[in-house]
Amino acid sequence: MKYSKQRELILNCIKENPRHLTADSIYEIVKKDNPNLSLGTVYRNLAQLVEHDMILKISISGEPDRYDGNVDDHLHFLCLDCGKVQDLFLDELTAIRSLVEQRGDVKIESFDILLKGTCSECKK
Amino acid sequence: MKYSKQRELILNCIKENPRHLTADSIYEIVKKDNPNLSLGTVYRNLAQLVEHDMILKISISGEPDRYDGNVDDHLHFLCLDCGKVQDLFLDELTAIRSLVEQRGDVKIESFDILLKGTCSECKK
DNA sequence: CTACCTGCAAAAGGTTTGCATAGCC
DNA sequence: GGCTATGCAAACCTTTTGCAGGTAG
Repeated sequence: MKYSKQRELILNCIKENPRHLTADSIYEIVKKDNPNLSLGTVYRNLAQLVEHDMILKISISGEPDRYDGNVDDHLHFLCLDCGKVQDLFLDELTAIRSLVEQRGDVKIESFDILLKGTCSECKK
Repeated sequence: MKYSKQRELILNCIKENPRHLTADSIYEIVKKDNPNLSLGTVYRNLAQLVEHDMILKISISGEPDRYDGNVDDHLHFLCLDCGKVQDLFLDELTAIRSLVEQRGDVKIESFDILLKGTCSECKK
C-alpha cells in the first residue's frame, strides 16, 4: 500500500474517535484538515484499511456502516435508545469460536456480533 | 395486523425456504403465484413481520438483507466461498447473553451474530 | 516512469415513500 | 364505511465506479 496523506488522516480519525463513526462523519471530520477531500476517497480508503485488517467494518441493518479502530476480537452493543455503539470484550469469545468450529464443522474467519438493547445510561 | 393474501404468501415463502432469502428472491418466488405483486409490498410486509417478531432480518455488510423464518435465538454462519448462510443453535448463547448483561450493565433485546468463514462443504 | 491515488460527478443498488385504488372487517 | 394494504413509480441514501489528472517510490 503506497502512502497517502488522506489515508493517514482517515486512519487517525478512526483511531482517535472511539465512537464508531460512519463514512460520512469521517469525511466531515477529515475535511476540516483537508478541505478538498472527496467522499469517494474516504470509501476507497476505508475499504483498503478493512482489507488490510487495520480497522473493522460494523454493519447495522438499515443504517450506514460504521468503522472501528480496534481490531481485537470483541463484540458490539448498539443502544436502541441513544444509538451509541459500545465495545465489549469477552474472553469467552474464544471458547465460542472453537465450539462453533467443532459443532458446525466450519472454519471461522471473522466474528460479527452485534447485540442490541438498552445501555446503562439509558436504562436509568 | 389486518389479513392480506400477499403477507401470507410472503411468510409462507420464508418459512418454506430455509435458505435465508433476500427481499428480491422472495419477490421473484411469490410473484409466480401472484403475478402483480410489487417489490414495495414485499418490503413493507417484511418490515411488519420483523416488527411482529415473526421473522428475523439478517444484515450482511455489502449485501442485501436476508430474512429468516426461525426466530429462536441462534447464530448465522456465512460461507465466504459458496455464499450460503446456515443456522447454528448453541445453548451457550443464553449464558453469553446474561454474561454480557452483567458485564456491560445493559439490557439485551436482540442478538445478531454473524460468523464468516468456510463451511464444511467448501472446506473439502 | 509507472503504478497507485485523488477529486469529481455520475451511476448503481437496495430500500423507502407518496399517491390513488383495492380489499379486509 | 373506515382503515389498512396494494401497485406503481419516483425518490432516497449509501456506496461504487469511470475518468482525467496528481503523487509516491
